[in-house]
Amino acid sequence: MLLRIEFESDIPIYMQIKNQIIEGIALGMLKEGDELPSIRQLASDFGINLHTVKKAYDILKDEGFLNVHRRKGYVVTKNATADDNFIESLKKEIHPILANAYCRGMTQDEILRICKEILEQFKNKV
Amino acid sequence: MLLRIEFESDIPIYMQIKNQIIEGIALGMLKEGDELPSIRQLASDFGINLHTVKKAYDILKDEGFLNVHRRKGYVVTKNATADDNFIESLKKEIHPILANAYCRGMTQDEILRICKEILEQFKNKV
Amino acid sequence: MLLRIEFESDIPIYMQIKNQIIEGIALGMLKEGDELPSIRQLASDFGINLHTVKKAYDILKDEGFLNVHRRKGYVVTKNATADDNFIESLKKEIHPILANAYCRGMTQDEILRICKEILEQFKNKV
Amino acid sequence: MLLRIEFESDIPIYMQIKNQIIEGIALGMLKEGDELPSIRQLASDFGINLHTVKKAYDILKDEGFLNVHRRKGYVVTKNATADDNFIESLKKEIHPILANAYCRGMTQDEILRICKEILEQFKNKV
DNA sequence: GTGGTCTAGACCACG
DNA sequence: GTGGTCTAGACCACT
Repeated sequence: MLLRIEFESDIPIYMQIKNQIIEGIALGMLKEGDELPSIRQLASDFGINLHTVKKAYDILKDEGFLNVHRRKGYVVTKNATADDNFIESLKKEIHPILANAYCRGMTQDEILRICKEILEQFKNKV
Repeated sequence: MLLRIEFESDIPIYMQIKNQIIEGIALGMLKEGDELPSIRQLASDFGINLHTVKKAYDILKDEGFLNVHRRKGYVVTKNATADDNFIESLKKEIHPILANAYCRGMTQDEILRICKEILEQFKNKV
Repeated sequence: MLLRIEFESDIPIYMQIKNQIIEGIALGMLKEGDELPSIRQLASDFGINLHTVKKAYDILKDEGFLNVHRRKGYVVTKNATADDNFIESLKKEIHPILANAYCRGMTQDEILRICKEILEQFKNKV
Repeated sequence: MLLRIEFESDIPIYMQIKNQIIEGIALGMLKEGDELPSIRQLASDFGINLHTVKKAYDILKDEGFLNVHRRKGYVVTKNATADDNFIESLKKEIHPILANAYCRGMTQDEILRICKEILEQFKNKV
């Protein structure tokens, strides 16, 4: 799987890594059990610091997307669940985004179509 | 309209204000032409810094949700549009969020239902 | 509240800080709403690095013992709960410790008495 | 007796081996005089390093749970005692664990019941 | 080789 | 002033 880091983005690097790995899982490019590049490897590949990579990996571990295998390093797992807390935070997170789109004149259908398009990419991939 | 600020959220206060005003417009609680509380007023109501409120208002002005009226202060307007740039950024913003939900085992329908629920609140309100 | 760091201990410094703050809460020395010393303050007080302190604070935040207030910094909260996951990890954690004590000839009563002594210190303090 | 190694645990493998052997003694599955599998044997059974197994065995020997017999290899013994040093370290070890449980709202009785449940498994087994 | 911990020091965002 | 992010580089534990 290929990561792409935008250094000029206002999204922190560790967050870009985190997001892209989750997207990689959603798109089926990363399967349960897959080993990720080592912290140092990824850091040197992108010319970033190993702590930055570690932060991304650790968050993913906390959230249940990764495990640390004592020999293999970080490995894709699937412990993350959509519990009530998550659903709540999900709503809270997309609420302002959808409100913004709606205020700009997009219709409910247009917005839902975009969501659906994105979700279709994930279908049967996880 | 009533604002609610969470000082212990990881979302900056100016962003909370910005989001809630947009949500207020989406929900029909703020109509075109409505005057917002003055920067001083809002800042003192919540015990926050003037700069914080001004930053929120200025962003909303830049995005076309507010206008500055010489006497009335900040006034709700509706110049914000969903141009290609916005659509692009919208997709980029929700992509990782939807991926996360999908990876946690939510189905396409479940996710879309949540989006729809939110959007229904806005219906016929703008 | 006073922290004591043992630099020669094989327990990582961030873990010592984490443990002592939890103990401080258990002993009633830290109450909900109390503000902790700032990361930089604590780091300089003990001559340790601010990242070390931050790591301790961040773990406590993740576990629900602290919140970050945008003006006050890290603040004691009480969101940590003893859910099934915690109970499970608790059992897994003390199992080998109790087994060790038992193998060394301590009786059930002796071991339980020590546990009780410790717990009595916490009574009516949280 | 059967060992179970979790490669994705944050507990080092040598520590898992050490703990499980002590637990085996506490549970009566390992009696004084029993011979443990050879280092080579155990290492190859689990696909782990010889050093890892040896480290676990050596610690157990240092603590008085094992003896090295010239022909039989590592043999269970019962020289480990609960001296003051041990009691002290025991208290220090469980103190933060019990504090954590208490802070999460568990009562003294609930916590003691869990300890007792564990200890009951060991009863009349050593 | 892997990750885990810690340091020293920088710049930025926020309020 | 607060915390958040990132860097560069060190040493250690584990396997």
